[in-house]
Amino acid sequence: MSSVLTSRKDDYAQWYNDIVLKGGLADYSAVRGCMVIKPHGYALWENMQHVLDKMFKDTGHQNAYFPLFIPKSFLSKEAAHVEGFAKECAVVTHYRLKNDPNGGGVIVDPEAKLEEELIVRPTSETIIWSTYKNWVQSYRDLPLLINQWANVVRWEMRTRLFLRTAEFLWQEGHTAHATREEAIEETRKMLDVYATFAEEYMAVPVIRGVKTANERFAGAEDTYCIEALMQDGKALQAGTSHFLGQNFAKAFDVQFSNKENKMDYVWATSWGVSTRLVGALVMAHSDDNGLVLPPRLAPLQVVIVPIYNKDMEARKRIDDTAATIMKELKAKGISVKYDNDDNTRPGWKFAEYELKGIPVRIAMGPRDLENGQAEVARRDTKEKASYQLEGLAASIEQLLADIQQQMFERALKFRDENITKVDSWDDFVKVLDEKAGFISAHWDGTPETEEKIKEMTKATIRCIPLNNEQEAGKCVLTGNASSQRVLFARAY
RNA sequence: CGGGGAGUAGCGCAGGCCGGUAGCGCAUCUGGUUUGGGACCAGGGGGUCGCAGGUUCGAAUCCUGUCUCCCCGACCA
Repeated sequence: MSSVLTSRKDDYAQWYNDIVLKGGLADYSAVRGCMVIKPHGYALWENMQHVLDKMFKDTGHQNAYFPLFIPKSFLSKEAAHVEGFAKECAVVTHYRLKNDPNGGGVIVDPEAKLEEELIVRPTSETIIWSTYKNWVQSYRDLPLLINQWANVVRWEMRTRLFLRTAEFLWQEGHTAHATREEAIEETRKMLDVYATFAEEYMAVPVIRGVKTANERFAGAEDTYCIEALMQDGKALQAGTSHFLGQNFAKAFDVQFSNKENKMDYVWATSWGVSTRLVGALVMAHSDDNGLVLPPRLAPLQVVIVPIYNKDMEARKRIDDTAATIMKELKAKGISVKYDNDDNTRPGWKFAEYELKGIPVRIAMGPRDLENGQAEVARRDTKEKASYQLEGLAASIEQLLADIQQQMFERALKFRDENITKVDSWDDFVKVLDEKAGFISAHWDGTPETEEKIKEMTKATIRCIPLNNEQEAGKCVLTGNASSQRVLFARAY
């Protein structure tokens, strides 16, 4: 079979681009740094949305929607927050165009300058907290548990499909609580939601951890994260959950009367995952033949490909059998498509559905039917086997579950094999260059050392794992005392 | 913003040094034969060669300017 993809071994970055483009997930757009999400990619995102949305609602959250535009003055109210986002904000300065009197087409009307410029949201903390001020008076109004599905814009210098684009889709949860403890509990709870989603649906194992000061969200007291490992040994932050303390409450004066009738500032959290998850999914599982999608998120779970010949009666038998199987699969909630398009031949279809990552393919020809069988191929391992038509739907249901499970286990094994304990600087550099993956090493806890390591190796501290084992040791760079190991990696 | 690469048919590319009717593969359309891993035969359609100037009898090709995209880096989810 002629491969349409660059192989991972030859050029990992190019392989990723190829697979996103040729797998039908996205296209480049006319706008620099922005992508068009195509139906297959968007269906994947929709499936993620549905699952996450249910998880958010099951944990008591409601959806709302806040404006795309943020008054410039809002952004400057929380010092650390401005610092973090100022460099990548798109700004709306005018509200009208007009025809160029010199005939150069349409131009910005200089008369139509905005009194106060508007920022296209890079995240919504400021607009949301300015609103929450009006919503919260009493402890009885708390907790306030809101999520929004939205697009945001961050003017990135360098972009990559799904992983980092100027505009991206995400959800952002913003909650307000009466106590510090409750807000921290919320932060951790949502981190667990993300971890569960990543592992049980995306089949991507993640490490839950807390970020160091250097990597913390601008304006947060603590940033929790889930970190995943991609096939090239680079780490990817797949989701974050922030404990914001009272920073935004103070910046936007969000106070409430507590049970003792005293005024207090509320405690805040925010948490988000984005379309970046699609990129994570691709890089965690896919291979040189195309996408490999976990059954629980795949836009299409099963495709049936008929193998026709000249015998029209045999053709009808295949069509009828396929119709029966489809009905049984659909009754089990399994998505299935029958591709009897006569313009492409079976081999072409096989390759195409592999490229698209459809988890299970059923092929049926006259020979199979004579034996009361169908050929079933699984995308993850590319194994093929003959299955009895009798009870096929149940077998497929089981197979989908097995694929989901095995994809996770394979990724977990890879991840665990690529966490390397290192106790010397030489080994640190060597492992980073030769093996990559996560490096578990002692760190003296100072931002300066972390920064130095980043400058020297491009590796950052991805997180301090939760429930981390306490172990006395010496910092891998400075030799200073350390009480625990942290995870380093080069990251996306 | 630095370094590298690239813009020629829907996609992938050749042609350019040495200016002279714009080509190849895939895709597409028509007809036929086919169908168990990206089918075959025959015929057809499709192009302001990124854009703007310039040189020239004549520019995809030479010159100047400009825009865009990709990769690597700085910044970041």
